[in-house]
Amino acid sequence: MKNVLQRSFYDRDTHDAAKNLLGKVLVRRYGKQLVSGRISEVEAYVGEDDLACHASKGRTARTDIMFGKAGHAYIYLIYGMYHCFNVVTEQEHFPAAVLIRSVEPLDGVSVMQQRRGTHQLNNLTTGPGKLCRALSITKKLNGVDVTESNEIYIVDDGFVVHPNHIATSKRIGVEYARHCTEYPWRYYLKNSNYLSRT
DNA sequence: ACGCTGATGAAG
DNA sequence: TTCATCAGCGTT
Repeated sequence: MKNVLQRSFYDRDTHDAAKNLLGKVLVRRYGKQLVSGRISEVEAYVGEDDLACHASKGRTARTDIMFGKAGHAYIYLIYGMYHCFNVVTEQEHFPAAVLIRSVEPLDGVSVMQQRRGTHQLNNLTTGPGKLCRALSITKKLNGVDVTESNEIYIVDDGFVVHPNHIATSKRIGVEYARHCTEYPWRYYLKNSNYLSRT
């Protein structure tokens, strides 16, 4: 594997890491299969004061990973049926992560189509639950170090994202988070055809 | 607009 | 031990 993002990429301000994850390639290997997608939409979840962040409940069995070292996968089950994939950011003991919300399919499209039960490219991986199903990401990978793993990692393949092409908005699905719902902590590629529905 | 689905954390 | 809630999705 080439140009795998290392811990220093994640061990910094979550918003910087989030914006810089746009355009990078999320790779998932299992057995002989390799599937991947270019990240087009992310959200930042930052600290115990962020009421949308799971860590606002404190350090629990579930959120423990987020308090740990940057570069580890934080994966949870939502609504009983879907997984969400995050990468932990910032210094140890400060809970924060970037949620990967959407990617553009690259390698292994036919496998993803099979797993998702659709052929439409712009519906394969355009949502946090959809991309986890397409890439076969489950809680088995929770806590995995994505800077060391052969099963899941993120690569810089040289794709250039111009700062003008990054847009921001409120985060999706966090209406319960009082004043924190308004934070413009969703980042996406403005001209992408691979975004989750708003 | 709604139902699916089960882990999670808070309440008792 | 129960209960309400939930960083989503597909169908209506």
